[in-house]
Amino acid sequence: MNIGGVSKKAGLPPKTIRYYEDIGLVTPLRDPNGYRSFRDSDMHKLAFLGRARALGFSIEDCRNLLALWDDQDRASADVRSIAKEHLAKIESKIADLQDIRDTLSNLVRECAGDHRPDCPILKKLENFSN
Amino acid sequence: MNIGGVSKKAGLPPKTIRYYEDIGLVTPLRDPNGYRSFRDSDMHKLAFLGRARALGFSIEDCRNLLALWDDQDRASADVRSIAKEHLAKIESKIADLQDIRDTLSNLVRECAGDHRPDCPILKKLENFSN
DNA sequence: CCTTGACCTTCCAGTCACTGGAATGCACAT
DNA sequence: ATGTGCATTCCAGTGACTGGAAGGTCAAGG
Repeated sequence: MNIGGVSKKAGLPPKTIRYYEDIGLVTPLRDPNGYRSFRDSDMHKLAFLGRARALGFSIEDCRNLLALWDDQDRASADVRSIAKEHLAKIESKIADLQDIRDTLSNLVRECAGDHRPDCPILKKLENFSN
Repeated sequence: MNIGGVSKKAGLPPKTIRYYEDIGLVTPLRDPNGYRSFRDSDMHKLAFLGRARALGFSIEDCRNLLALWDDQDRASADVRSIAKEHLAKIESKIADLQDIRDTLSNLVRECAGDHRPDCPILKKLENFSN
């Protein structure tokens, strides 16, 4: 299958797929005309990548996950530890964003939003102490 | 004041401050020896930038906020609308991350994490449908 | 006067994960 | 022969820094 078909099936833009080849995540064959020729296994990998990326795994995480995926003897614990680490990062990111949201929504609530030049948001940003 | 002092006071690395000058967010004076010489107003701007960035405002947001800050005739509503827009982005990001976290923590929970090669996380990534 | 060490300067390159665009080639229908 | 729609490569840009090299400046100590 050509890159266009794979792109549609895997839901990834052709550019992204070429990039994944560049960095060695997939290694499709080549037709005599130079076109990339994707096997089913390439398709599978790309679909896997799309899902893992959608879950926010980094490219390096994905590289490790793919290696484990290919490895028949892997321990389930290896995968679990990557996922758990990632989960921890996500939870701390959520907490950070919630803090930011709270601060910001306080600022917005205190702001009249009228035509007066006096703006509490700028005031707070001026000497906000964390 | 030299860049080192400003760096400590504003809590921003010197590199970042130079970068902010590069992109025109601050324009410190220069001493005869070529060193940057920061006025109080520069310090203020940098501290403002540090706080706004910590709240996740983009550099372009910051540029607009600084312009409004400098503008005595600004309407409070202008600032409020930037902040509200930003708030909306943050809330949708939080929601996205919460979805991801839920999916991921399901995967982790279902995973035995033992020595068996059979791993439900990889299984799900293999044919996960959103 | 010389050296040491802590500052400061500029410039170039790298990060991450793509994305856009140009120039070119291939496949197939009209 | 031409048009359309694929495909290819390569170069450059994104955002917001960050790292490092090569060199200039300054105050203190010997």
